[in-house]
Amino acid sequence: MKLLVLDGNSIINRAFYGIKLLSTKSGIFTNGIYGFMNILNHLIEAEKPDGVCIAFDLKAPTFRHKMYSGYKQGRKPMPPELVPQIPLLKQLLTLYGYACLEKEGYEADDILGTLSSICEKNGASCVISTGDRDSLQLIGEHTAVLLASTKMGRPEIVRMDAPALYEKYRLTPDQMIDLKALMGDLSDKIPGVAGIGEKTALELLYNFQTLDGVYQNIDSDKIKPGVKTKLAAGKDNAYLSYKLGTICRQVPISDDINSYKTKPKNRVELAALLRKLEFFKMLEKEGLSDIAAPAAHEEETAEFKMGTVDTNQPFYLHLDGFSGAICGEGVCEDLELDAALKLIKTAPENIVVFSGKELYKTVISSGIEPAPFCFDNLLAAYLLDATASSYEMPRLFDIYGITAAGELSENGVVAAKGYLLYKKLQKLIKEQQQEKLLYQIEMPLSLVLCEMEQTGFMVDKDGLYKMGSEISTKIGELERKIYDMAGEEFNINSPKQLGVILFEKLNLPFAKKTKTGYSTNADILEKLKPYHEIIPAILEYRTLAKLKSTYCEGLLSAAGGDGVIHTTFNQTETRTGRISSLEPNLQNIPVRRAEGAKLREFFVARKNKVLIDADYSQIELRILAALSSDTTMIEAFKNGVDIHLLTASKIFGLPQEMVTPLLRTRAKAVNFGIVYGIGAFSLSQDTGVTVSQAKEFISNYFATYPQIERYMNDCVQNAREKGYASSALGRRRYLPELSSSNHLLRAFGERVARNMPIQGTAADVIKIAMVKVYDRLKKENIQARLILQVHDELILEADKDASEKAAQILKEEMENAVDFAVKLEAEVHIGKNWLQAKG
DNA sequence: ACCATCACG
DNA sequence: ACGTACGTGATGGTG
Repeated sequence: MKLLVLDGNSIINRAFYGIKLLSTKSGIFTNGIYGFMNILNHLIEAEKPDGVCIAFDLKAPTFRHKMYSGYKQGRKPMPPELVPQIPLLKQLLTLYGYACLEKEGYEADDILGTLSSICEKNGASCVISTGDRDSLQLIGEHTAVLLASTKMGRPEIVRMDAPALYEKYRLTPDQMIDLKALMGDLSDKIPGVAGIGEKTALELLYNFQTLDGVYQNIDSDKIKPGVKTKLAAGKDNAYLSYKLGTICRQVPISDDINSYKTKPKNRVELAALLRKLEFFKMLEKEGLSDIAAPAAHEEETAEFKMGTVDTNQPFYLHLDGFSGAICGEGVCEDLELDAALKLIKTAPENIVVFSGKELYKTVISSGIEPAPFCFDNLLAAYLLDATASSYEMPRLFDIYGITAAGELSENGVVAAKGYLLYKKLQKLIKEQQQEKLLYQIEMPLSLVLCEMEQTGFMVDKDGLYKMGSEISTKIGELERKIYDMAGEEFNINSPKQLGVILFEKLNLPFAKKTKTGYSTNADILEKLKPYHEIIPAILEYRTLAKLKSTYCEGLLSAAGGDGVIHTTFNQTETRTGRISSLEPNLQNIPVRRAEGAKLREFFVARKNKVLIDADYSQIELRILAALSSDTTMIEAFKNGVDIHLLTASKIFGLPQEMVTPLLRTRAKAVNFGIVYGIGAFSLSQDTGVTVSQAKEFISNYFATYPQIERYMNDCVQNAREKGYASSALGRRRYLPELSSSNHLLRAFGERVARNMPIQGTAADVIKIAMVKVYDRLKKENIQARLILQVHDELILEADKDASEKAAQILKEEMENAVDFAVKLEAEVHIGKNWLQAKG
């Protein structure tokens, strides 16, 4: 028999502070519960107990408060987000069949002590888990303590038994009480002996074993006179602290050890609660996914039967390899791939899919002309909540409360649920006025992205290979130089080893700590440049190592035998509406420095073709000007002035001719900062001025562009009221952070509320442009294809003969994607490779 | 699996 | 007193 005993309050607190604020869309905060369950599941797996007991504190005063009025006085109150999580946690644990225990007048610790005594009496083993060191006194023949913590969302546990305790403190479990009696406990307001800390207290106990022993030998010459005075003065407090610090082992709870055995789960209610909390991974792990229960959304269920589906109405198509099913109103029908392809050919406008981008691949490879589908569940779910961590089908069925009833085939069930999900999402998209986003932007875009992925970007493999080997040679030379200057060989790629060399061996200044050691990033190294010649060598080494491993080698391994790289565009990843690129990421190919930009020479057009590159000029600032209706900035863009120069002259109070390049650079940083949501400290870091100067820049900025200040405040206000920030076209990002009691998290939410509308609108705009460019090229039969998007930049590969026309179309459609109060401008260049085409 | 770092817009 | 700009993805090192 084995009991696992937890201090519920202690562990949920640790979990709460260890994990970012999580909440469901209905606004229930769940991060503490989530972290607690992570730790608990981890423990259960490791310990395999027969019973699990979780002890909780109650608000009511305990016997310790009666003994000492100062006990736990003025302790930090529980954060308001955590308070409502406690009853939910208790409910959840009970449904799991675990025993939740609490007793008026006692603390959770006392319940732990009582349970461990019950185990000791019955010869059962007891494992106590808590974050509180007080419980170490409970260690016994059959009792061990697991000290738990949460590190970045991951549970971490240290096992303490009598030998481990002795190793750490050289004390027995009982002596932990004597230790606390002497040194006190700040957080519980247990006084101890004033002036005696852990070191002295340990020394005393090594000599005299117990509190009584210390006072019986108070005249011993092993006690220094100063300590003796303190002991004499603090005797009453010490004995009071001893009593306060002793865990009570006689709390009136059941002493029948069998009553703590884990009971059968309440499956139905457990499933319902897990759904309410949106703990879908746990739901799956417990095998409860199939149990029907109300979800965050109103439940959607219907009866289906196998039969013939009317394909003149919208119907859901589910394909799983070569077989699948379709489902319409009340009817499901199994079909094979061939039949599905026939439907895609004849009635695409009625087909509802999950990820058109994936299906289009099959469609194209089957030689069918791709055409718009009726609805895409994946893209709709992304628009409805862009912050979800994944959009897997079973999870969406859970979130939207989808169940299907009836005698159905395996594929039929999925198709039926897909159909019901479609009905639900379609309604929500309409309610939220996101129809244009879905039908005219995201869905058509999915075909564009599919073709872009398939077309790919050709690279010059020989060129990449040569660049890689040249870099290798240089890296070898630098390595030798660095070892020489360091006086030893070490792994330069290891920040840990490098930190030791720089800040301990070479004693360089500006040693800054990170969580794991010294910080050695480029910012710090840049400051260290004048202090040691090893620094520039390390910086260069880093640059070259990055170019070699991530780019030369990474791209070579991604290129096929034909030298073409096919990236994957993720259309449902970012919280702002941007697309992302992966395996490989073609959106972060170096450009800012010449050494890196050289890589772009190896991104080439195929034979007899050219690359056409167009990028929006200042798109985010233009959008900011338009959204805020700031007359000064709108006017500036109308007149084609240099916006950073203008900003510099305004915020520094100088005529434009007097603005130096340095001042222009600073003004540019302010413009960027505004877009990101700005803080004076960060701006000062970025521009190398003092915080108060940075503050002045910002206030001058808002004086120059007053409508921008108003707009920014409105953004936050709006997001607070609605619970989400939105782009010009109605793309949403929910911001539960805005109602956090943690001021850092709240401030983060406010910055996002200011940034998302700008970044999100820019994403909307370029997506519209992509669809328009694609349509135009197709309609006018121009031999040119989109191959890459990099947030504000589009790249076409075109036949040489078609290049002028294609370039014109690209520029036109990008500039006219939307009609805002500020004109959008795109700069176009043509070249044989990407570097040339950047102009 | 996480961290620090660094590449891009 | 806190710890400090928005959005991504890939890599090598480390526990």
